Amino acid sequence: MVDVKDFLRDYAKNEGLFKNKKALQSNYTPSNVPYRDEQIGQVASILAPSLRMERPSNLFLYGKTGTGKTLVIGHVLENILEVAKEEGLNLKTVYLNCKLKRVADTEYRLIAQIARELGQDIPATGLPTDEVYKLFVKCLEKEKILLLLVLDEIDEVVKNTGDKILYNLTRINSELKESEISIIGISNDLMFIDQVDPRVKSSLGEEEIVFPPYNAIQLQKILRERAELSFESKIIGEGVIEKCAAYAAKEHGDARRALELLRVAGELAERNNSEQILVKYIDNAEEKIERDRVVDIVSTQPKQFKITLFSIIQVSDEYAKKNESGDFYTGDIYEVYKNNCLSTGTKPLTQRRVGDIIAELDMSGIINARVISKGRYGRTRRISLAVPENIVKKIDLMLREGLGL
DNA sequence: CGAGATTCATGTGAAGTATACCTTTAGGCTTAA
DNA sequence: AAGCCTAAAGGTATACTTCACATGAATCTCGTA
Repeated sequence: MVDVKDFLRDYAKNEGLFKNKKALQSNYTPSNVPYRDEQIGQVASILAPSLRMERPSNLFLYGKTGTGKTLVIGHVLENILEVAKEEGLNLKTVYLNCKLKRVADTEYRLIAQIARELGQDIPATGLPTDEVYKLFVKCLEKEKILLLLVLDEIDEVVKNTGDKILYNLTRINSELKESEISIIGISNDLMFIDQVDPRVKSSLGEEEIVFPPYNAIQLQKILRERAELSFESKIIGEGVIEKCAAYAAKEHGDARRALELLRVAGELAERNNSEQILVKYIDNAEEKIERDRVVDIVSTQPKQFKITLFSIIQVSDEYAKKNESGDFYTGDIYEVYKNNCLSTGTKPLTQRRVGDIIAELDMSGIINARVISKGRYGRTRRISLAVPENIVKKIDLMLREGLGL
């Protein structure tokens, strides 16, 4: 039997591999953003008028995940805020990720959340939406403010609820007498702006900046820079940086992923009492990241979604056991779903709703569900799990426990 | 044999309902002058 | 009379249901070669 106290004493005594883990965490803003000088310059010059208390143009940033959009905006805003503080300007920034479920995924919730960030108390439901707008406006008019509003992953809200929000937001300036507001939209979807109302498009996209993906060489440089902050140089094994960069370059140059790989690899090395981060830990890190991501998505899912997902796993498992062709459809899932509701004592939803839930699970990337026509045999969704076998087992257990099955 | 009609299972949109929560309003009670 | 509390009335957002119509290719039908 291992003495826990001994282990903990040991742990405390050892320094661990990390010198400073923060530099590899996703919310870290480095003082130096490599390969984005051009974009930083553009953003800065577009937003600079705010320091004369003039409203900057609305701004739109495009680029795949991990191309530094959020980072660049954060970096520039941080600097602007510092200068504004020196100058005593009443400049405020609000950053909001529109993808967050149950926080900012409808018009009401989005506006309410912005107002909350500004210190206005808004109930979760009950108010008319235009009342929330009024509160928001009132909150801005309390004193002369220039608000820079960053809406990250803005395409998500528009996909779900239409572009009315954007129209209202761009219009809000005309209602403001004292204060002004600039909107900075961030989107991963390059096609996004073509889908919105032309009026919104012209006012929102006054300025546009595209962020190209990083290539493998650039990723390596970025990794080295951060690694230097996080580790002593000899801790990183041969070829580790290169491999991280290569992995991430495959995924459309996602720097966030590259950094996460390195961090998790470091944590795994540490846990294994290794003196060095070796290439093999990166493979493990890859898997762990994916597992954590999926576990995180599944665990924050509402109950009905969990039951639905559990049913999908069950059906998929059945087919695998029988060794039949693995195709299954909405109807199959619904039958199993109803049984699962019965055994968990939950009131089953209608098939209409479960169909929507399946579509949403597809959106979250945990399953694949494509609408197909089976000709004579109708039209439905062909469903499959989008997660590797070992992770499926894990979420299966998780769900069983969570649902009491 | 092939063009067009048929068919199936469920996708999908619109409208309605239940629930939980909000503000307003009116009445009743208390309090202080 | 003014102030405060409470409960009812009237309103909303959201998640879900109900209803009704839309879909799209495999299959069927039937006229033609």
